[in-house]
Amino acid sequence: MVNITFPDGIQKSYEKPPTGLEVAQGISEGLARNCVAMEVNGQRVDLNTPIDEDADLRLITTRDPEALEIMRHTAAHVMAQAILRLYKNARLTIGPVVEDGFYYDIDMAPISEDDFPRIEAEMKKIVSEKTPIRRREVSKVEAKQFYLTEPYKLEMVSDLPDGTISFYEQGEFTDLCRGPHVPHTGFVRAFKLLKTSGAYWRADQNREQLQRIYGTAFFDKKDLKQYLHFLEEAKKRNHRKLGEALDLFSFHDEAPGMPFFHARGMVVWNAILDYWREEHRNAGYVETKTPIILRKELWEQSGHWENYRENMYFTDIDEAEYAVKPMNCPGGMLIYGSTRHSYRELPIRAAEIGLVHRHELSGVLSGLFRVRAFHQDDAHIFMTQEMIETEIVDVLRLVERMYATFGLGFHLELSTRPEKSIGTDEAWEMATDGLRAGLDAYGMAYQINEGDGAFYGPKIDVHIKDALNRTWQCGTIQLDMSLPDRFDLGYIGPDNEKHRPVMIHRTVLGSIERFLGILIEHFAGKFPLWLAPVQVALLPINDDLAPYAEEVNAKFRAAGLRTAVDSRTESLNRKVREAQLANVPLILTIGAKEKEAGTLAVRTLDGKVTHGLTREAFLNRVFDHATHRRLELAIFP
RNA sequence: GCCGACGUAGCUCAGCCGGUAGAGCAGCUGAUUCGUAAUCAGCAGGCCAGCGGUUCGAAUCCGCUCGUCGGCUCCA
Repeated sequence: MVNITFPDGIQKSYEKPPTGLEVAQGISEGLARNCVAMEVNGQRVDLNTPIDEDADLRLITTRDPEALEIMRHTAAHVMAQAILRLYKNARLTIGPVVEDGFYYDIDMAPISEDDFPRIEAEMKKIVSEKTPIRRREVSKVEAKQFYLTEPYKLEMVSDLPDGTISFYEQGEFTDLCRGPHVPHTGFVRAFKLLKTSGAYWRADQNREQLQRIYGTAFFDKKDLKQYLHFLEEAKKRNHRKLGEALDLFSFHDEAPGMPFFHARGMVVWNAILDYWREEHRNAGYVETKTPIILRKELWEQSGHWENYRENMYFTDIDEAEYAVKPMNCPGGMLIYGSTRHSYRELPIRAAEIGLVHRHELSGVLSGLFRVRAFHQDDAHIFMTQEMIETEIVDVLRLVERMYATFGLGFHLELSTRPEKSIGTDEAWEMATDGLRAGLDAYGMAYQINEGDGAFYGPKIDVHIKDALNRTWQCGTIQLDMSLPDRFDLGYIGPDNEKHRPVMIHRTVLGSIERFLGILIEHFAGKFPLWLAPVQVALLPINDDLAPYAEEVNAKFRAAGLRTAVDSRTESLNRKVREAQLANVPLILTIGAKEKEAGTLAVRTLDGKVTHGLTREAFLNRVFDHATHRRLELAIFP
């Protein structure tokens, strides 16, 4: 007799231990058809596992979010099976589920996307066979025996704890796997292979280069179609394309990974920084600036020579060695150390929009997202131990306020001590506790990344999610326990003794370049009024009206708007089209009517046209919208 | 750096198995003077990323270099 309790509290008794499938069938055929796995007493297991004792049971159907994960793992197996059929010498390694699908790392000859149709066809065959999937449990010794000729799997088995090891079988295919899996391969209804790349075994550059093949799978063909459509849409937002089309910036072979900002790009840049300065002034920051090239000895003193050398650029000047700064901190230390400080001055919040250069590997460069030269909106906060918590909360509030202005969401992560690091265990513990206290006081849930901290201290990372659903680390708050010591920084306390200040190192936007790239994709190139390179386009309807348009333009310009007159002898339709494609938020058509009545006709980027506005009403509305940094494209509701 | 794909006019792209380059848009010139997403016509524009090789002949085939893009974090 087995008693089963369902999530809604209802209980059912069974004569002999039923499998999940039998339980589902007892409820309805439709339910049984859509069940992929189940949770028995909180444990996820296969549907065909017999439930041999009283248990809480939750059936997982294709409608549950975790069902997708389970099925995608099966999809990875189906792909692996197809590849083994087609490529005799392929050796499997790992094949996990990732955010939008799955991948499998396989040791095989390099393949390209041209090979996908063949593999997909074979996968389709396997899916249509609806091969049952069975779990088999063996001892570690047996597992090793089984994998005698599979070096990767053997290595994986060896790393597993002693005890039972599970295999999953579907037809001729067997794979080492924790499971659970869907009942048969037919559940992998809609799938597509997406891309291929190289990957190292165990992510180690010194080990074998494997082929990683990415794919995705859904229960419904419609969902797959929708996802592929999303990828297309995301592609259209690509900031490299938009940046070039909107004449914001460019890249040149003469300086790989180092962006050139055009006049329009600089307008957006400056609008961002105007806002940044306003917020930082209000938050009690001062602004500083340090040199870009500094002597090598400084970097030895700071620890960068030892820990960051491979990412730095060097140069010789007058027989002395210099380094191009990859970070602003050492320069900031010199400023702090150049005068005496009293405890009464603390905290000192010294910001710097610092231009740094980092030698990133050529293969990782990616538009504005990953560059070799960029500006950090850096700041160093010097304070006493007691101030840590409130200062961190203040930085987090500043981050929240600024991201909200751009309409961006974020999440927080705490990174702890990495292997390659400097400082004592006690110092690391103290610093990590300090960050944790700040995070707890701020009150937002956060994730912990063990071993992901900077070499000089633990950090809080702020991650933005972009239009492609990728998360980007933008803001960061790092407690630095090393530099104040290395530079022997001090302040005079109330006891008239010298004390060591605590320092945090923080950014809000992170890299201005990357942040701008994220904004371009976020807004799909349609910047809100306050950021737009050109805010107002004036389009005289014919040549006779051009002087009047210039007159209006002069007034707007004097009022502080960024304007452009299009007085070419072109059709109005063309001018409107071009202004619209250039994403100008306010398109004014100037005709005889406007001239006579002294009014304006405005087209906004939502496609709406408002006629008969007085100049005053227009300017009031526009300035209100811009000074409050509103994000809506519909400016005249 | 490593794996794969790619590099043809300012942009988007065509150019099959090698016979010395083509379209649209943009640009320039002229005509058109126009009410909310492309007026018409003409002209001009290229060392086919660079270097080397194969060949009677290379944008096309091969090699190297440079650059761009997708990955190289997700651990049965």
